[in-house]
Amino acid sequence: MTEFSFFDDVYAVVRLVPAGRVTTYGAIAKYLGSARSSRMVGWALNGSHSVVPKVPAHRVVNRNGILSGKHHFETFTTMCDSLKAEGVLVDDDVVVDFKNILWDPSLELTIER
DNA sequence: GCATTGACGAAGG
DNA sequence: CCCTTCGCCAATG
Repeated sequence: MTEFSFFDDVYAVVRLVPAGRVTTYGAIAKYLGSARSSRMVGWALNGSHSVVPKVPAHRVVNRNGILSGKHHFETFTTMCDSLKAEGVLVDDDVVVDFKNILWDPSLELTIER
């Protein structure tokens, strides 16, 4: 049986991120119930290479909107190129209007009162 | 088995 | 406002 854990939750949430939007490690962590486990999110994405379906990790940036994980992709431009391909403007490894395109699961998936 | 690191974030000084 | 420290959990050395 596939052992579901924090990592699997991260993958699931990231796959829910619509194209043209980005999310943050903290947002995912917070959505999972551990706002301070943002490091685990990054760690989980570190293993996303062997996960199927492929996880759009390029839509996950740090809370500054910086492509902090670009170094973990095939090339240093894979992340920004993927984002640009989805309509996300990236300038100097920083997402433009990051706050505007931020897709927070805790907000977008918030249980409507 | 303990110490350090890791694609982070918030809080404290 | 900038820098430092803690927290969080897992993996690696």
